[in-house]
Amino acid sequence: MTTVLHSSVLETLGQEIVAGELAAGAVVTLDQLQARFRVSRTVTRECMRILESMNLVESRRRVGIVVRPSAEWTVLDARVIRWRLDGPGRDAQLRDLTELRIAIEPAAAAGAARRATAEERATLTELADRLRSLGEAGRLVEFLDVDVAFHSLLLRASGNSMFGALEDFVAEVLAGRTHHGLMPAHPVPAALDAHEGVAHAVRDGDPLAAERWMRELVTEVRAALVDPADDAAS
Amino acid sequence: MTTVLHSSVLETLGQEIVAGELAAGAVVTLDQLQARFRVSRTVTRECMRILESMNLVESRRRVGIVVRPSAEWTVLDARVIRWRLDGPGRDAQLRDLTELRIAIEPAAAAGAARRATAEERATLTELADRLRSLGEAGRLVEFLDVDVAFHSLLLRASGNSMFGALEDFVAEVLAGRTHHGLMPAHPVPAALDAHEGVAHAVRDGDPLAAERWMRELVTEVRAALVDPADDAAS
DNA sequence: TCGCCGCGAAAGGTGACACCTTTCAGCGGT
DNA sequence: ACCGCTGAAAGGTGTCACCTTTCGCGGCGA
Repeated sequence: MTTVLHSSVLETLGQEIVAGELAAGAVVTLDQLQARFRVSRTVTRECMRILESMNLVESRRRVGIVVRPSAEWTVLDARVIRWRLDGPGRDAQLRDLTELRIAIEPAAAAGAARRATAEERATLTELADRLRSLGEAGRLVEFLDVDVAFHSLLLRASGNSMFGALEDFVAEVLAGRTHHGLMPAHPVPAALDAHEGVAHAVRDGDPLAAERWMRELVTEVRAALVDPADDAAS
Repeated sequence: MTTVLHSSVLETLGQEIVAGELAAGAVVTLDQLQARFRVSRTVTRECMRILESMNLVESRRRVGIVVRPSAEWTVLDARVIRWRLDGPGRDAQLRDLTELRIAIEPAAAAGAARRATAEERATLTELADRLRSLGEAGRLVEFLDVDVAFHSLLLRASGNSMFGALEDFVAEVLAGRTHHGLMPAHPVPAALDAHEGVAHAVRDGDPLAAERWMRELVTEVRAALVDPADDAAS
């Protein structure tokens, strides 16, 4: 992961599977991988075990390692998300993540209003303030950083560990939005208001208001989510 | 996993970590584990790699395998959830899962209304019907099965792979509710209406109605979620 | 035609070994 | 008394050779 760990094999293989280059049902053997990556059997097996633990593959005796259909992947794994994100599935992944975010964040805001620590509440308000000045100044890069900090903190402060686990995914969505040029040059004032609304509601311990403000904030996003693939019926 | 795979080691170790018997910061070495479980180094290492891939532990040279603080666990992993569920963290886990469910399912319902296949829509309606008859007859065990089928199908039909991945977790919550005696002997009529409402809205391709009905259905649950730990401030 | 059977391919598992990093204790110098 | 260097030991990382177990498939017999 961080070190020069020979599990760059993992990375390569994971990407290939998620990208569909190794389609569902495809079979490889340890020997093949061993030869291909010039690593020992042990290393190969460790990689396969990890891939197996993500439900990307299934290893069967006498057969080899079989790629599983994408419906069975543990698609909430950070690495699977990353692989989908820099592959052909990028847009679909981003849409799925955005929908997830839209669903989660209001609930997280309510949770934070109930359960955040005093320090978290203070920091949240402070971040909302900085968001306003950066937004009005049009400093988008720094805006993104603070925005990520705001939403990450909110998720962690929600007191729900599973919301907290989504922190990185939300950061990914936010980064994806600005880097994809989906952000206006100046964040709309309504968004700044909404951030402040959330922060203040959390500060005041008002779950309903926090949830409502966050829903507000997030419907702006939903509007941008034009559902390109969904209009077939209409 | 399915076979007698010697990774019962994984199971044991995972449970111990999640239960806190091996607290954050605790260190074990491969040699110790090897001796304790009477398995080879290879097996031990594969287990640690998997645990590492769940962020439960971190392996450091010259130090050993270090248990990571719970804030860093990938708490959306099915196994971590299962381990939390049959350990001292059961209630907290169930609460977190329920909040997650409350947040997700309305969005999933809307997604299904937009993107479900014709067959899925039909099945959903059918399941809602069976739910009504089973519910009115007070046949709780079968009710649970169909209820799980209903919600699982809805999540899968949402067209969002990440919602689909939550299928098993929601099933866990539903099962937990009835097995914990949190269900009335007869499901309240409002719940049956709501299931039907969702099914029909999905059938009619009405995302807003589907979301609204599901929110209805799910607020009943929220009411039961008395937030025992949250009332410290009030 | 059908069912049983044995062959062998490939994963599962073991143990020994060399290597590299990291830590830490001890020692010397300032 | 404190700082920094050095070197040894501990323990994960990676490799290898080898055995065991499973089970798909092709062949053989009824």
